[in-house]
Amino acid sequence: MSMTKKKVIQIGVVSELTGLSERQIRYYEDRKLIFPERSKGGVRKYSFEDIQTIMEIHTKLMDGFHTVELKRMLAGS
Amino acid sequence: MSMTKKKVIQIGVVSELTGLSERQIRYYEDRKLIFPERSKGGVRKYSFEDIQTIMEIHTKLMDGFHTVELKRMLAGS
DNA sequence: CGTGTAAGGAATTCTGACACG
DNA sequence: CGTGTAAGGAATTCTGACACG
Repeated sequence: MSMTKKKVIQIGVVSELTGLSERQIRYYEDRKLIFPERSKGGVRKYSFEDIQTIMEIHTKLMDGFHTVELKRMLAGS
Repeated sequence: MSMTKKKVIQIGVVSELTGLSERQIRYYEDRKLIFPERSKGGVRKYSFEDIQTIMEIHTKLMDGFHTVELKRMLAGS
């Protein structure tokens, strides 16, 4: 597996890199737009690809799309 | 900066990926062989390159080298 | 709908030290 | 020298809920 797909980054770092709040990041998961892994203790782990997706999601939301629509859009990638 | 150099991985994940103990990983830092970044709270963050280096260090140690010698060897990479 | 926040608990990490050999 | 471990504290993350609009 390429490094871009390795789920090794915790939410705090993702928040820093994307500039988004942890609340937003967790919400996108709730909406089935991203699928982080979990440590044994339940801590979320994201990949660099996830970070890319998260930023795309945010951009689309700013454009007026809803999460349900984004789910379809992301399905084709 | 390439993703391989982005310091975003915490010690627990590094431990899992390398199979080494956190104690060993912190010790290599103490010996000036690796240089993780820190979060505001003081939590260590490693890059994929750091993980590569850590595994090389461990291999060399198994070969009988000492950390002081490894410091010189790593300097030329 | 998408996001902010306060709340309490749990997982993770940190440092300095003692131990072994 | 390189690594294990127990100790206490601090940083980070988790969930479920209330709020707004």
